[in-house]
Amino acid sequence: MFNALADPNRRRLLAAVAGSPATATELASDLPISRQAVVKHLSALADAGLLERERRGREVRYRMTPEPLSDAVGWMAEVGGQWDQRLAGLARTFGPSGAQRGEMPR
Amino acid sequence: MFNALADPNRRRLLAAVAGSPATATELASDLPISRQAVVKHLSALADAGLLERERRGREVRYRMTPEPLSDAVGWMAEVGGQWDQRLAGLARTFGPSGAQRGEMPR
DNA sequence: CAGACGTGCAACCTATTGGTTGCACGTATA
DNA sequence: TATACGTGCAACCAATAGGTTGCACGTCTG
Repeated sequence: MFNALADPNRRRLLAAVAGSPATATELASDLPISRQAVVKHLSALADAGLLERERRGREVRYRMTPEPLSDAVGWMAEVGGQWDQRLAGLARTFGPSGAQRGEMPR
Repeated sequence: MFNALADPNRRRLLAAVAGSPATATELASDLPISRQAVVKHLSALADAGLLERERRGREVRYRMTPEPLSDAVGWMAEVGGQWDQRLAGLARTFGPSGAQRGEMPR
């Protein structure tokens, strides 16, 4: 998951798809890399659960699924909570490891 | 920064240091990798601004500095805000301070 | 039907990464 | 002073990642 966000191009792609769903070919025209590279990146994001493939006719449209981001925020809040006031507050909303509702950490 | 968190060992190290400051040699004894590998990981975390070196006599103690985590949370809130209710709330607390985003939504 | 277009698959190349080992250097301490 | 201990530096290695190109396949459309 963090691995998926580690690459700058991947973050750009995620931000773009977050704006509005798009296909690999479309996204490739906005980046200085080939379509195949974009496909690989999108696959990585999809493997991390951040994207969802949606076939429509002969094209494949990618849509965002932000749940993993919440998990990541939860982890960061847990790790940094005792050092940062704002992060500490988050630990209540975003529980550790995918807790959906207001589970209390610790 | 996300790159620094991409590696599992690095996340474990950060969590450990978050618990209480420690030296590379200490941390290495808790992991199945060599001290040198730990040093490299700690350097990566330090380069990302997540850790701070603190020399004390002949040893070097690492301490956490969680500011970059807030930036990361800010980025995630911005990207996932329109899709996730909880993330949307964060965008107010953790502004786009320093966090660079790919594109503005349409 | 024929062709254009979007996609999937595979091979391949290079740079980076996570890991190791060996050794030199400075700082405590017996 | 002699020695142990924590650290820094460098070389090295195997695996992975990001990227490319080429081609085959399915699906629209004139």
